[in-house]
Amino acid sequence: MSGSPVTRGPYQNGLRTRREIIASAARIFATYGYAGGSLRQIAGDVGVTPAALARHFDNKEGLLAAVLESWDRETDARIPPDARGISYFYRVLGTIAHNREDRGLVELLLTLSAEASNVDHPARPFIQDRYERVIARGVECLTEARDAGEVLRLDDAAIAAEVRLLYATMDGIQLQWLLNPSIDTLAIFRRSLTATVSRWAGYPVHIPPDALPAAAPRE
Amino acid sequence: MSGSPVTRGPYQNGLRTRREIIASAARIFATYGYAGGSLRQIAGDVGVTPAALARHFDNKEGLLAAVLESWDRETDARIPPDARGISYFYRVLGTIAHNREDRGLVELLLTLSAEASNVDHPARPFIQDRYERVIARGVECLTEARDAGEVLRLDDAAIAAEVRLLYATMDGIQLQWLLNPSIDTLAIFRRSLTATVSRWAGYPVHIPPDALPAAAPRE
DNA sequence: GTCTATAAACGGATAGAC
DNA sequence: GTCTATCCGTTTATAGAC
Repeated sequence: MSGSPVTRGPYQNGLRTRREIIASAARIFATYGYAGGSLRQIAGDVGVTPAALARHFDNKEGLLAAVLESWDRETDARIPPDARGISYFYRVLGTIAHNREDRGLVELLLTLSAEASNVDHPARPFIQDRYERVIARGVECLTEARDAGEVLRLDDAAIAAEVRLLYATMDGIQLQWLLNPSIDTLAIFRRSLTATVSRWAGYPVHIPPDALPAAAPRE
Repeated sequence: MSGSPVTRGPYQNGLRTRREIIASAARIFATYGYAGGSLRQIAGDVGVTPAALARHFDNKEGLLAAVLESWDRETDARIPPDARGISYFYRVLGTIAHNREDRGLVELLLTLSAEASNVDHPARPFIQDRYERVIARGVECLTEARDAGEVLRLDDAAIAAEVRLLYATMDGIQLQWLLNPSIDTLAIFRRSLTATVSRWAGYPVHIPPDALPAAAPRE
């Protein structure tokens, strides 16, 4: 009734366990899907009992929400906020390069996206929202590029279509890579990106080498 | 020892039930995935008991194989065998148009493809093989187009990359459509196809209206 | 008499509650 | 950490359809 109850909050070990659970759940969901992955698998992978998962998350759906939230935060953090206009799209190559080193990430995105095509899937609103945000950001940058004269005059509908096509190609080529890891997603997508931006610009463009962030900024 | 045993073979009702089970299984697997869909759901959808499924298929995996085999046969039957060279790629628009009327087909392809990114998935060999066959057919036609002078001189690696990109875009845009049914897959992909073929040809092309088979050949 | 479907039940795994 | 009700894929024994 009176004051809010004072709690000690989670211990550091608790937070670490929570992070481990989320990481493991991402792996399991990526491999077996949300429906196919079980809380027992995840618990066994972390090295705890299923009951421990219940302490950190309300239920399986709550764990999925935590996985999606964590994944979204990580991928957002990798988007350079300084990219504007056309240069934004060059940065997509960095995403492809990064994904090539993190197969689990691609599996999670594509497995959940396909699963979320079911209208009753719990992750559907999140996946839908995420796609719309990604598309909206791309539309924003391409519109900026058009207004700055970087590319030809495309109407708004054309811009939306172009951005959707770009991310469609990116998803599709990564799906092919999951099924056939020998294909070079970066080289193939770079080919597509070069052609696309050239078409937008109206003349052949050359994607600057620094579009790919260096392996590591050696201090 | 002597002759092979004489059996009566399946009745017509049995064959019909078998077809209904496959159709229903395709729906269920498309919606919930192979791992997430249950034989009980399928049986309930058909209106039989789970045991009836066991009479027609060895096990769940056998049912999946039957679904894939049936799906493959149907989609193959829709590919016009007369398409050669560049005209082959115009026919892809017909596939997009058809898929727009059969959401379950797209769900099945994409759900199983994503699920089959797991190396242990029972459908993985089939899905892998199917992709390779589709790509190989495309490579064949684009190579034919190059040798006939329909398009610029692309080397073999470029041809493979181009065909992979085309189908990547097709898959990706249909994935977006599953998550947001308001987008016009046909219009958007047509935009991509026009740009792609124009780039291949080296000059702007116009996709002939008859690339889309008429609604019905009115006799 | 073969084919088809059933009802009932199996061992096992599940999510969630206590 | 254990328990429970539920659902899973699969296997029986059995009744009916062709």
